[in-house]
Amino acid sequence: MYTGVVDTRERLIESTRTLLWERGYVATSPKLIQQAADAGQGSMYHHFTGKEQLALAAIERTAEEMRRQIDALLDGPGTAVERIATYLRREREVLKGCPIGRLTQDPDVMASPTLREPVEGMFAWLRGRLADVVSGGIAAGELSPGVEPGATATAIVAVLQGGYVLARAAADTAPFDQAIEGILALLRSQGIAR
Amino acid sequence: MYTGVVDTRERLIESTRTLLWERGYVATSPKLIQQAADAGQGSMYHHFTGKEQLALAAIERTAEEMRRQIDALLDGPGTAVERIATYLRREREVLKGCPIGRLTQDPDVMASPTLREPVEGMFAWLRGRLADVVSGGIAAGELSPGVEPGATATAIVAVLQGGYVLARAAADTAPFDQAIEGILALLRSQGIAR
DNA sequence: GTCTATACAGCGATAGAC
DNA sequence: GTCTATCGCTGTATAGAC
Repeated sequence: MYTGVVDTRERLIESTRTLLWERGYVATSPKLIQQAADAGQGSMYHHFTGKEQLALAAIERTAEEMRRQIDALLDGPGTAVERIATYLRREREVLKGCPIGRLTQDPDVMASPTLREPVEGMFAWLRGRLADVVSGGIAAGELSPGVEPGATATAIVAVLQGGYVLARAAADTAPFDQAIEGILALLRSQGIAR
Repeated sequence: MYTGVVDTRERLIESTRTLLWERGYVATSPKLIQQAADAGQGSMYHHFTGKEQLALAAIERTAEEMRRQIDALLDGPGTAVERIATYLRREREVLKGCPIGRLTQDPDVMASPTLREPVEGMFAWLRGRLADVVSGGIAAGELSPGVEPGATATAIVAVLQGGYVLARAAADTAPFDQAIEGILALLRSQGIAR
């Protein structure tokens, strides 16, 4: 249950964020949200038109927060590969999975253009962001010009998302760490000795 | 709806396989299964104790089938990297996602040790199977001895699973293909010229 | 083996009082 | 803004006839 000292509308959004992360959209009922937010039926339907609109607010906030965190890490110091490594290795609640990525497996989210839009936007942004870092690494002479920025960036994001899948399947964070180290080793071998 | 000419029990399992793939476990109701299998309530509860046992039969069959297909591809001709490329590039219903991998995002599947077991087993098997192929490639002098088989194999499986996530997010198979080509390019650069 | 009837809880939303 | 009452529908399963 969300216990921050904030107003009801805020508690509803934060509780929904948590529940979407833990259970996804189909498996999260308005009742569950209300209990977690310590709000009544009336409150929820006063502040939002329904489950979908509330979920949209929650998803958009999660996406915004994630963008800020990723920007901070990728804008940090170090070479391109070092910054990518920092991003991939940052602390995560691995067994809970990615709060945005998991929504791609939810039938009701995928069926709703409204809810799918922020999910699509988040990954399009992330792939582009990482492709720019890879391009920068090539321009700086850190990475071989033979490296294709777009494909490499997409593979990196995929390893991350797939790492969550493997960790959850194993109920163990080890496969996630192993996948990350696997792609980083491959990336490092693309470096140009200087 | 499943329309093969087989008995009711069989139709129930096949319909469940399809629905689990398309909607996952929580979002698949007994009613939906019965309609797809063209079977009544009574039939379903005669052949199976309930939704969970039926899902288990469906998941186990999907996993077995997948193992057979993967074995056939990885046992084929070509170098280690070529066989991995063949496996990664085989035709897939990319936008539907992985029928096993998607279950890791289902709260009820993860909460049930019974249902989680075949999912865990499938990925443990696959990671080991690919690690063996990588090891073979090193032993054959095709890949650099610096390549770590376990981490590399796990990264490959992760790219696949993450590729599905990105494709579904984009409602487009392009990110899947891009991720695959990205990791293959990195893998190929690990080759030892002969 | 398959059918219909029934059960009871939960879902997602609305109504109207306070 | 929040509460309680109510609604029609679905989820999952059981009972008992055929």
